[in-house]
Amino acid sequence: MRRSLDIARVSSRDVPRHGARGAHVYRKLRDAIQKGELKPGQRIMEVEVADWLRVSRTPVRDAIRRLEAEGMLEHEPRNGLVIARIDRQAVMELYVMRETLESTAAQLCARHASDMEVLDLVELIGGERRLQGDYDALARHNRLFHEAIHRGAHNRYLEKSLYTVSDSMGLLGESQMRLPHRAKTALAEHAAIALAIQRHDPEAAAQAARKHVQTAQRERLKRLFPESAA
Amino acid sequence: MRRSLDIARVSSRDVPRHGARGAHVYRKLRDAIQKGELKPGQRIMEVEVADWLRVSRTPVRDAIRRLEAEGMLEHEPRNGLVIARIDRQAVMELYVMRETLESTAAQLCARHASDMEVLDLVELIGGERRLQGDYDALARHNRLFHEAIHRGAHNRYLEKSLYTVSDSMGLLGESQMRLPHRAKTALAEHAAIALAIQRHDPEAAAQAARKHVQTAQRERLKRLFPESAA
DNA sequence: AAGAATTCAAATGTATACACTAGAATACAA
DNA sequence: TTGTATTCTAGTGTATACATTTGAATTCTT
Repeated sequence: MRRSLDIARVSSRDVPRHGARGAHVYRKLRDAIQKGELKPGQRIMEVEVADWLRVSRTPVRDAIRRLEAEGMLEHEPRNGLVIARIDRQAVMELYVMRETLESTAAQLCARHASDMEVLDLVELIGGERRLQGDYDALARHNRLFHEAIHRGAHNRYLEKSLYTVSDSMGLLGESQMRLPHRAKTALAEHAAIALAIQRHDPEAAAQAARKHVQTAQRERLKRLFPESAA
Repeated sequence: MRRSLDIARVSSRDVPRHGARGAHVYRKLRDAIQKGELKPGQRIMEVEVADWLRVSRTPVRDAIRRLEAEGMLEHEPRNGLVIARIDRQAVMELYVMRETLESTAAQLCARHASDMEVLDLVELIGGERRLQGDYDALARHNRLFHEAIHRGAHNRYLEKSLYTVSDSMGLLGESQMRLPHRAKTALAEHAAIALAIQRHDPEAAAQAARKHVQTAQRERLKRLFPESAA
């Protein structure tokens, strides 16, 4: 069979109205990548996607160009367009970048966040505590928590950079929050970051965020490359 | 006259061969923006650009989508697509981001750069010293120097982020290197960064880069907003 | 059978026609 | 005049036909 995207075809009335198809394709592709329905290295073809979502190639191209610029898709030499692969080296680079950006975000958040934003963060910590055990919800909640910090930094360039880094992290597979022991330590780390922000202590916030990313990286490497004696 | 892009139309044989028109449009638009031929706030229309470069709207759309994702173009509420405007707040955010990324790049460069790469940097400093007085060349050279550091960091995510930040800086107008006193202090700052990298001292390199960006920011603000008592 | 030349077809690049929308301009009413 | 309804139109969104490239399959040659 030629149409090999093994994702259920959308029904005809799911085709969005004029003026929103490009964005629709973009969202659908992003979701499919995040959910792991499309895996790194898998080839993406315009016609296939167009057929899947029942639109023409034009809005598909728009979406693809955007995902390409954001690093989710890339051209492989003799293989065409594929979901970005992340090798070991790239994982290291990604976490270094994340450490820099997340610590900067936490630092700026401690400096600039409004009372409302701080309150929001504190409540998110409470929510996270209540959700312990529900790993699906925790994974979603984790993203909310980090996004709250990114917003609180009040720096649109930083926020955008963090957005694409987060997306690239999604290519690494399931959220680490699904691992019971990781969820527990993450909660403590999150609380430390939130506390430092609440105290408006930029250095402590940056340091806590840096620690958090480093721990996450260690855990991730253990899962991704269990062979190497890390 | 309807076609208002007051840039000389390209001659017909400048139209690139099949398979390179999208990239061609992208480059042309980027250059025009960097050179200041297209100014922040100016509206960009697909047909106009297509007419200017003698291609159809399709490759123009591709290029526009990319520039949009990179932040060089943005949709304004009731005005359509325009060259990104950078207000005072955005300038501050941009320099904060640049400080973070440049210092990280210098730090990583001090840690990871090969002997060849270090040598390259040292020679670039020599070249910069010889170019004192030639402000056109200095502006170009400045970009080369910074790009060498970005490459030397060996982190593709960082490099990409720095690339888009540098482009956004281009929207602020002419390079500061055209100001005699700025060119001179910049040389000293560049030398300090290069020296720290040569000594493989990450902390010193990061600190020197941070200083460099902060000085550049102060000078830039003086030029952009001379009224405010900064 | 191994290799070179040729043909073929799938996929992307490009051009273009048509669809839709929103703002401008016009006509109309009070 | 002022406000409101209507039409018009420039511009973008979308679909589709055609062009070109490239890798794979096929045939031919030795």
